[in-house]
Amino acid sequence: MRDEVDGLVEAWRAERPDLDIEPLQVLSRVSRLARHLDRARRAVFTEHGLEPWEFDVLAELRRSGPPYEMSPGRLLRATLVTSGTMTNRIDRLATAGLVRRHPDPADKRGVLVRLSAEGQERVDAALSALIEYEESLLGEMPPAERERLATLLRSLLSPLDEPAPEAGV
Amino acid sequence: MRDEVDGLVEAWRAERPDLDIEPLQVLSRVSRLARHLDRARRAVFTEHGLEPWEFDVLAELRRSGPPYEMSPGRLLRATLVTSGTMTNRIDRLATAGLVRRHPDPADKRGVLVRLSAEGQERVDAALSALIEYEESLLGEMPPAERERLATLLRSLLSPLDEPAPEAGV
DNA sequence: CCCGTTTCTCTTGATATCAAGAGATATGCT
DNA sequence: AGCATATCTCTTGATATCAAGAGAAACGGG
Repeated sequence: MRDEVDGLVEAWRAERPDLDIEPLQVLSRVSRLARHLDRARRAVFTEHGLEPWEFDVLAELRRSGPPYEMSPGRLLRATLVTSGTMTNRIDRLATAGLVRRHPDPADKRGVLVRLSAEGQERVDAALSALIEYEESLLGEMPPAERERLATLLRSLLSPLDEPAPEAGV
Repeated sequence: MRDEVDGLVEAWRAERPDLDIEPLQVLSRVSRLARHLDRARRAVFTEHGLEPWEFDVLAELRRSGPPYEMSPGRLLRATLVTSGTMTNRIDRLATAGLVRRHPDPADKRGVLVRLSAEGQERVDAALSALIEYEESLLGEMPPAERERLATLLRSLLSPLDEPAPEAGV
């Protein structure tokens, strides 16, 4: 078994024999796998009429539970985009009929963004398709190895969990 | 030990009990870890006066070995950007004195992009710093576990290695 | 040898993002 | 109470990217 990174590591070893590039064996694979996943997710979402950024926002609302309603501020912190970007995203999602803006009764500066019935259907269908795809990608890997992999990745990820707010997918 | 994804999985389980979202345990961690890595790499490169995209291009040239020279076409396939983007990148790298364009003696349509001495110094320093950071990130993990992790990731990555051309970082 | 096709780089136009800031309301300290 | 500061959303201007295509040179079959 051989992948992109084996070639990468070989080339660096030849050109930079002074450096021990062994960390790339793990971390370069993480980055490259993530790039492939991004492309695949885009393809899956496209089949369900959603852009990745649309899924991100709708999934955040869906995951928050009834009444599927959050402020733009919370949404932008959860999805790690700027306020200008979130305004633009909500505009387009509202135009598409997937969310609706309501004034916030508790804060006259603010609005609340609520998932529409169609928005919920779309994000539910897209998530199901995503999980199906991801399951097929892991298909060959036995449960014990999946758990080992998840555990090892968690040990790398958890120290990076800063005072950051929320989640994404 | 607990990370972002544990919370994510919990929330989905509550809202979508019909779905088995177990694949997220692995693949969501891959994506989120990659996002953290991107941010950290950006910080490391900034200390060495490089943007991530600058490092991508310069590293590609550096890794190709002497005379550190490639066509724009090969570079754009290697870094997975469009030709317009690569033209723009080479323009800016040339203005910064990190690469130089030369006519290709073997093909009058083409040019060759060559790493300058300063370009090489910069990319070498940035790579050293990157590896140092990545080593610190893996710091706690014993070599045997690193290898297990690399092996598991390779088994996911290698089927995705399509008839794609080259490499990146 | 010639002409259609491919390959190569660069240009153009559209778009999503970010950084910075504006305007309105809420909050808290004295 | 009152005033300064913080918070919230949206606007503006700049930028990097992509998709599509133009122009020039190379290639290859008849």
